[in-house]
Amino acid sequence: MESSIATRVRNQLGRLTPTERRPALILLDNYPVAGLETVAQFARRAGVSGPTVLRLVAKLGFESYLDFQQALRDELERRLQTPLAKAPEKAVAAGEDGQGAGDFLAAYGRSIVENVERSLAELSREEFEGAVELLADERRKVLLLGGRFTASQALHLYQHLRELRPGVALVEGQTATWVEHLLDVGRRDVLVVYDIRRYQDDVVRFARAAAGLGAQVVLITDHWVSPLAAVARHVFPVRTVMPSSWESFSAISAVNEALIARVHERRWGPIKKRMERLEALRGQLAGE
Amino acid sequence: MESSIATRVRNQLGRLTPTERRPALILLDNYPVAGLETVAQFARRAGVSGPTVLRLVAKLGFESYLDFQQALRDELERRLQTPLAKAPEKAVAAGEDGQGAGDFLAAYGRSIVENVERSLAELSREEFEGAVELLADERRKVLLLGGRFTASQALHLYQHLRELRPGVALVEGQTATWVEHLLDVGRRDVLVVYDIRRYQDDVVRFARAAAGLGAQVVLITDHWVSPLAAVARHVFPVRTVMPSSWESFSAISAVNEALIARVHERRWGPIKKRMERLEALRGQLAGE
DNA sequence: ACCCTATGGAAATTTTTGATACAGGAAAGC
DNA sequence: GCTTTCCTGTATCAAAAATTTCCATAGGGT
Repeated sequence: MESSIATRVRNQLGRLTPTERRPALILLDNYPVAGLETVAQFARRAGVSGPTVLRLVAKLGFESYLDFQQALRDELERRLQTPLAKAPEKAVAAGEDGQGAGDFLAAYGRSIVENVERSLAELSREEFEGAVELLADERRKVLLLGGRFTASQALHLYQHLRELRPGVALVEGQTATWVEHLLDVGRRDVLVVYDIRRYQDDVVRFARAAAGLGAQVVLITDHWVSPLAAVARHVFPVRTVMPSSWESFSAISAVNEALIARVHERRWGPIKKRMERLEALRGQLAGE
Repeated sequence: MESSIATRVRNQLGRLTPTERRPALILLDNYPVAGLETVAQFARRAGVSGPTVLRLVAKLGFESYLDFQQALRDELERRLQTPLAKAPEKAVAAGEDGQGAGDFLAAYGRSIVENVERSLAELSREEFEGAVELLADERRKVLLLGGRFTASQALHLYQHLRELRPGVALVEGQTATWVEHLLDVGRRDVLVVYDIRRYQDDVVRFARAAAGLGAQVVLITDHWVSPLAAVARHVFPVRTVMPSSWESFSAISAVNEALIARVHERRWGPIKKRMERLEALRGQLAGE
């Protein structure tokens, strides 16, 4: 229940005056360093006066600015000590950074970030734009399909894409029911399929069948590349390998979002109208 | 440019007097928090007098104690901004070369990466380990719930967690059916809920109800923080803001995977057995 | 044994910094 | 349209902190 000071700030955000909110947001943006500076520095950074900063910390429930800073330091100290690898000599031996070695989150995060960076960097711009072109074209229906672990990725893209355009369908549920989706697939239509090792039989078969019907297949796969690459129009190999025995799909998530954002950007006009209508309809439904 | 103040201290360690070495080591042990306190606090912590601390700081090459603190803050800020990236200047350089500002993928990727980095860096180690503790405990049932856009995140965690342990359930489908999940919720059980702005009424109500029944709530939210924070045991504020008008959930994805990987690591023995059984069963099913 | 030097802390001094009172001004209410 | 209330910055003051000065002491060398 002990909430961090950042959380306390966020919870109070509503009760603050507009001017007080400025330093509050600055603090959250540069957490917690901004709060460790002097009042004057902090105030200048936020473009407000000293007393405003002091009123802010008072509203946050601190006796004084010094109390506030002490609380920030205490929190920072607790956060920076690594509770898992309680091996201080390792950190000292690793040495170069003072601490952080042996920090699971930091190490794991570095791997994820590297995967995302490399995946996006290695991604062909032509393939990307090509796929966006397909997804942005409202005359084409779009089918989405994922495997055992990647169903959530398909769902992710589906949740966003269906707000941006009509004619988006998610292939889900029992494998036996999938075939119904093939009924109306034509050569203009698009199938986005997620297939990572171990490449799933039913997914592969479905995608092959769709391709056989003329559908444009966009394949998102790991960098060993699914056999589906043979029938795919656009292939996105992303990095999933981690130092642990587990794989990471954050890079897939990043590719998804890049696609969404780009479609959004490319068709800003119609999409804006569509989203306004969505808002209106939503209001109608809720307003009952 | 000197790499880090910590290394500067280590290099000077030999040239210090015995008494000066005490605060120096204290600083390295509680880096950099000790140095952000007042001279008096720092001195007391190290069991020396104020002037000794000042002489130490002078020997490290700083004009004054305030200079020293400013340098520490600058370093901390830089570090928290790109805590994991090896080469922050690379990103800047990449932004200006060749494909330049027109490279949508590069710019977008940089934003995602920054979100992921900062989210993981700002994440409290205590909260993280606490949540892992809950999720790794097989005696506790785990419920997962996401909102309109975060359902895929809940699904993502669900897909992996159910391989690692029994007693995991995903709250999905029509809102009216959710209530059935509350039937068997007790005070040992855990609810992982994803709630980002605009915080969804039905999700908030469900989580409140679960908390009312004594469930431990783990909340994953954006950095404006869902009102559910009030009833949550562990809160993870994640950065979702992008330069575009669209938000990114890649950081949520990263947090998910960090949780999964850590549970995996913590309970490696039983999980390994469980996954072997899963393989065997899968073979049986497929083998007809 | 004596002196000399290096070292560290107590106290005094100065600087910086946080806190407060007050006034101008905008927004809200009557 | 006037009053009232609520914000917010300026100017000022008090407190706290950094810095300096100076002296005590310990250890080593002659």
